[in-house]
Amino acid sequence: MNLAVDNRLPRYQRLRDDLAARINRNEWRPGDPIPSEAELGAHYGVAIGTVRKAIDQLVSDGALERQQGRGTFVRRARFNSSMFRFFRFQSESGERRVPQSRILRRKSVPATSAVASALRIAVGEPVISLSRLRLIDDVPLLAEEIWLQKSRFEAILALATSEFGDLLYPLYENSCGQIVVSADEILTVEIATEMQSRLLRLEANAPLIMIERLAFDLERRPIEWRRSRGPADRFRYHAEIR
Amino acid sequence: MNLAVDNRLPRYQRLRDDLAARINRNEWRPGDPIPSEAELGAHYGVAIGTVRKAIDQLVSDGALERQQGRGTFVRRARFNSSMFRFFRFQSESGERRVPQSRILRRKSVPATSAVASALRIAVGEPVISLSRLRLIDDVPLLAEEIWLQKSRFEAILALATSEFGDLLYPLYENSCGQIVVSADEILTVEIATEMQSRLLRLEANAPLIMIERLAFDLERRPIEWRRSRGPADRFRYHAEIR
DNA sequence: TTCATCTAGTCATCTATATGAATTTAAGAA
DNA sequence: TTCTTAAATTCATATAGATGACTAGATGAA
Repeated sequence: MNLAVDNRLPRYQRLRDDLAARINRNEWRPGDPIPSEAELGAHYGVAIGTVRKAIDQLVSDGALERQQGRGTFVRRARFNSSMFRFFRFQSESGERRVPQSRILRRKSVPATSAVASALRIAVGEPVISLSRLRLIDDVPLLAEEIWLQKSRFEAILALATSEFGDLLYPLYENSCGQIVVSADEILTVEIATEMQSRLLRLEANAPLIMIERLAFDLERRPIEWRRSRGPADRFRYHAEIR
Repeated sequence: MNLAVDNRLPRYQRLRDDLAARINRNEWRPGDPIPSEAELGAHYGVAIGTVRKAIDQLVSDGALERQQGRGTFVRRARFNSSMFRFFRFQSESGERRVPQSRILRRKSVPATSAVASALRIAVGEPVISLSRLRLIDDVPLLAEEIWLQKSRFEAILALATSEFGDLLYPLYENSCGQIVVSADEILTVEIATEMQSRLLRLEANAPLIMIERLAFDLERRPIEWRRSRGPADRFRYHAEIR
């Protein structure tokens, strides 16, 4: 097996990219072990140290996880505390609870120019548009609009929206094999439109926080674009800068 | 030279911690090269691969930077785009400019319980309290309250506040040898008090964004606590989640 | 002086190997 | 069967050394 692509890049980089592509291509399912370091080394014709360096990167990208003595596994969607990795909108008291999730609308539409430019596809390409309301103790917390490339997320059109569950990223992994590993968010404040204030049960012209998120797979291609809006007075957002 | 501390930890970890402590202790100034990998290996009695693994961590922590062919250097405060690493409050148009900075007040006070608990020191310990206004084109953008451990930041009491410049972290590095490498931020929305609205030239009861930041050194000890408030309608915050 | 070349020092990449730690599997004993 | 033990497998740590790329400084030629 050879690692072509770009011979100017070091081997561990090309190997990392090749493994990333194989994971994205669902050659192994989440939870499955990838071949052992020795096997990969033999297969690609590189030393184990080089394999480890490539795997190191994918581990720190969150795509793989190692277990000493067992093997290296494709990360599976976790339902423990780390599921909040991407949920930074905390409840008023500061503790983090899984908000309920209610899908209001799901449809397949052609990409508008804004959606196309965010997802880096052509205008008019088919995308899946979701509208979702997230609540804690039945009080609306966030109104979300979500856009997905149809070609990658075809599978969620077949599911009943009632079976989506409260978190989308595990659904993306389990049903569509799409792993979100990083995201960019931009936060701004706006004034609620009449429709928004009705949906979130606010008085007219209440200030809203708008969170615009672009989520990437491990090849850093954008796979989801979303806009979440919530009442500013209940807003509490935590970020770590490094 | 030996690496005691905790023999259960791997050598590259103990080496990383020892180097981190030496950097924090200002054994080398920002911009200075640390000894070469070969020298460090000989000095600590470990292989170069182990030295590189320790340095790798400090580089990804932002404490060191490598330059192939030249050496490995203690990171110095940069005045290029990366100075925005910790300045996430963008101007209205989205481009990032260095805001002017005006120190309104500087005094040495005993730590209140809130300050002490944030900085993890005892109540009543002496801290330096700064009050600062940041402006773009002479329009107030942020009002900041900042608390620093006095023992670490003694040096900035000797400086004229007019010589602080527009950014504090370079000042911390150059005058006090304190390097900020990571931070936690919590964002909330509040209503401006009368004093705040006067300071920021807003109408009464205008919504404010409050950014509470705890900044850490490379041994992950808190060294600065600050609260920044700015008009919500000019707010634009960018975060990367990984 | 100016420019090109050489050389030594440094980090970057890569290989090869050895030992330890954690886990799984299989064989064997009760 | 059930439990214990041993072996095999896998990742984790560490060493040693080779080659390449880049930099800075010295040398020498024009």
